[in-house]
Amino acid sequence: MNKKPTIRDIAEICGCSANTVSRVLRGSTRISLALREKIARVAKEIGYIPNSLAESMRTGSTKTIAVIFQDFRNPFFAVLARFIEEYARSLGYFVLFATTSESAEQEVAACRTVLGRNVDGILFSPIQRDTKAVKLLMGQKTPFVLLGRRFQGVDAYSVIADDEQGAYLTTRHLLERGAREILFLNSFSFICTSQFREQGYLRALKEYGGQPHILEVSMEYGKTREALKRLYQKPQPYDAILTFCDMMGFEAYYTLREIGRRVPGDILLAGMDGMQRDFIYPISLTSAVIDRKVLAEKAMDMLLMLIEHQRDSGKPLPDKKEIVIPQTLFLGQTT
Amino acid sequence: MNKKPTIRDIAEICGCSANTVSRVLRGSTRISLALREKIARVAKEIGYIPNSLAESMRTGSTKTIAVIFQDFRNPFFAVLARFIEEYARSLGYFVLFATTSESAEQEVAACRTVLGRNVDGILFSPIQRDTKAVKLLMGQKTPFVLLGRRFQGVDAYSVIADDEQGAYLTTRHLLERGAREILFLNSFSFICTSQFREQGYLRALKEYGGQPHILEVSMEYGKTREALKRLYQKPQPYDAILTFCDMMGFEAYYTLREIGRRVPGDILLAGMDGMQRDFIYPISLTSAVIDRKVLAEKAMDMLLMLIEHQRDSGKPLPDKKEIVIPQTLFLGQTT
DNA sequence: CTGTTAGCGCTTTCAC
DNA sequence: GTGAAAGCGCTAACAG
Repeated sequence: MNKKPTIRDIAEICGCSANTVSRVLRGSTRISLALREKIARVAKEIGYIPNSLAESMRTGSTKTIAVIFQDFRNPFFAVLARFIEEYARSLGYFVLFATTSESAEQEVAACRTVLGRNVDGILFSPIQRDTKAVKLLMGQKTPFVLLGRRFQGVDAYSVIADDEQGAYLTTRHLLERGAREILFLNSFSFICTSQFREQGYLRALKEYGGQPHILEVSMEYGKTREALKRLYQKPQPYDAILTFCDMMGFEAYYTLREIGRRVPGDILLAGMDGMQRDFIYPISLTSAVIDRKVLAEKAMDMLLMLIEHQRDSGKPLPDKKEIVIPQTLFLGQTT
Repeated sequence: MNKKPTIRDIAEICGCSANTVSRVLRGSTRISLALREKIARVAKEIGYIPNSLAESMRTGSTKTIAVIFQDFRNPFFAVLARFIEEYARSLGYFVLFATTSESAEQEVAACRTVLGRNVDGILFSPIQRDTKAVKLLMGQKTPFVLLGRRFQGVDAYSVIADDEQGAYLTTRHLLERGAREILFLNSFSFICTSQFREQGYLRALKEYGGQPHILEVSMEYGKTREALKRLYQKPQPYDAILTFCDMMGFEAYYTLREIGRRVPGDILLAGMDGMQRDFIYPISLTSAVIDRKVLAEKAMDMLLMLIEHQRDSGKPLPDKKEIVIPQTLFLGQTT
């Protein structure tokens, strides 16, 4: 079994040193034209592909960033992944994705794995069950930016959406549509996003004088449906439901119809994230839109500044430690 | 700026050789207990993380596979990504995802990138606009398996879903529900999946004596809606629509309601892929279900056999070059 | 039980 | 213009 061709193989064929081949392949013009052409030709002929492992070992840079989040199945992150990948690629970076499957151990494992691969930087959306993983990252020299999350008392760079505002906007909209008893199906309160969204929900209620009704539900497949079905075994006073995210909103829509409620006839429904921006679903859900492209690119830009600063401390650091991206209200068919 | 700790640093602190550290870290028991414990403790203390680049350089194995497909935004692939990642991780492999954004050049670039990173194997879902990328892979020693696709006349390993059967089942179901003029919104015919689905659609029509109506539409955001809106500027005879995939089906549902058609009252609708298996969407769409977990694991198993065979030619090759996974009919609310 | 040596494929440095 | 030598961090092979 013959091995993959290396620069040495090219050098041998061309009768020059490996060094010269390396130079030519990296575009040096200080080599005689004849040799340059010969090397380029031979490289193509034998199907040479540079070994980036070896490259990285020597240069120290992998031109790779890692993105760590929970699950590809969450379309919010799937879309984010796409935009990050696209933007990173346009900047010459390759992206490693590692997922945590909602497990705190797996989260630490994912961080260690990508650190061991010497990525130049990390975009990290933590589960926030604990701070082990982020503490681990703080103890390393690899720059990282928190993606859509932040920790109280942890001094890390982050890019987040204005979740308080998003929830405020959707809740206010429901109130303006006449709802008075709004059930908020939130995610777990250890996630900062849930906390902020709850604050926005409460702020709107306060302004309009409504009572809060909050139920914490997992984002996993079927959990929103289960919760709603259980809840509606008894009569409920709600005239609107707000969900932590659109995927939960879709489950709520499905379940409400299942139990004979018309949306928006009998009950109003709004979600958050604004997935409608990237997909056309069977019905359009009123929602607070987060521009995932902006989120992806701001996070990547911030990370790049950190990477460049680290390589050359003359380069500037980001002027803010936290970037907050505003959300906008999308009016769908469910209100 | 102090660098990342290496085994040498540990060796120095412990007063032994780097080699000994390496042995201990890999679990050798032939080292004195005292030293083993000291090394383990020091490694933890200084936050040592093994450099897998260096490891791979030496051993030749990266314990990494690459998955190449078009776009994370396609939930079919997002779910597949999740299952592949989960399964690969359980087998000790890390997964590199590279996406092609529907571009033939980007496809070749993605293959070269992952090859340069010396992945042990590749799962590849080609765009099928051309065969450049697959030809590139055939010319390398890195084993690969085609994921959900196959090429006529290309002798590669592949795991695919039984798309002919899926389309047959959904079409037959529409016919049994009384539909006679079924519009098939297919994807582009250069994709083998489209060809097979078209064959299944035609087979069912033949059995029941219906006329084919096929329109090729891009899977991209909004394209199905555009196509349907354009089509329905004039009256149309269709009493059912079948779409290449569920995401197109959702767009169709949304658009049909937009133009005042009730589903299933005025017109029946079915998709393919069975995304309902992994998500609860606002309405459930009749569809042909592909078990993405099975697809992921069969493909990974096949790839592993190829990887092991390559490392040790005593190990067996897969007995079939192509694995076909059956599809099942899911009855939703749209028929 | 432990150390020494060599080398994976590449780039950097210094030399001519 | 080009080459030789060294070394990135690790592990395999051979010593002892």
